[in-house]
Amino acid sequence: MALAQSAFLNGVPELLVLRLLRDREMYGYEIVQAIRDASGEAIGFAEGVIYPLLHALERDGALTTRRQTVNGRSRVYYSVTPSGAGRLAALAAQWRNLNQAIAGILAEPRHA
Amino acid sequence: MALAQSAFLNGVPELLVLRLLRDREMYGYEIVQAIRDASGEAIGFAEGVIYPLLHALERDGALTTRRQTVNGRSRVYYSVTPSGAGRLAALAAQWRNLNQAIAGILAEPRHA
DNA sequence: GCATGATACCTAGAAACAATAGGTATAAGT
DNA sequence: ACTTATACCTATTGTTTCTAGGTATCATGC
Repeated sequence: MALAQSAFLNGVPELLVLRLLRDREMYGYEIVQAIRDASGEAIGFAEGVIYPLLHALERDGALTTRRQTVNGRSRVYYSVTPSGAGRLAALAAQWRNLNQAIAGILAEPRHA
Repeated sequence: MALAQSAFLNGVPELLVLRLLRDREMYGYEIVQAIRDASGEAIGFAEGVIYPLLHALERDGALTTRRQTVNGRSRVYYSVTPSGAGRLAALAAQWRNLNQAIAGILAEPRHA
């Protein structure tokens, strides 16, 4: 039933994760909060969404990892590979394209 | 595997159908083509996506139907109910909100 | 007269994705 | 001692979309 939260979000987690990681390497827990913060609380993906996604992107060669222990807690830092950068570019272009098409339909009073 | 086509589209069919029907009543087959045309071929939902959606929206009271035969072919015209109009308003607002958040993240060089 | 393509409706089954709801473990604060 | 925050993880469920069919009428070309 939870319709409200799930609407429109397909593929968005991947796009945002790649975009954030393009600026600097981050670890999973950090990414979860970064999305919340950067979106002004408008978007909030749970850890159960982000972690599997990071693993999939690593498996696909879009991300690489580096393990580091800080204050007794183990962190897994992710970086975007060249392949991942290409993927980001493609997804961002797709997003803009789709978005423009939708915006057009929402705005126009059809051949009024 | 067909990743490219399915990306980002969650909830979009419903949003577009409601938006198009707000301007004037249309029948299913017409809607399929209207989306294709209005989006400049950027978006193309198959009949298998649109028809079940129309049925669901009718079941939910967002649309009403009127049957008419034209040139020996039976058409089912859909109109937006007040409830459907409210739903459209809510979805459109959600879309704009989400879109703004994403655009912000895509654009900013994070606290550079 | 027959085949093809366009019009117009429909549904069942599969696939993709996100959401939920857990689980483990360390550190810090009360 | 207990709770909260940090930091990782996965299995199951649920929603939605996609694929791939199916039926029938009408118009066109051969």
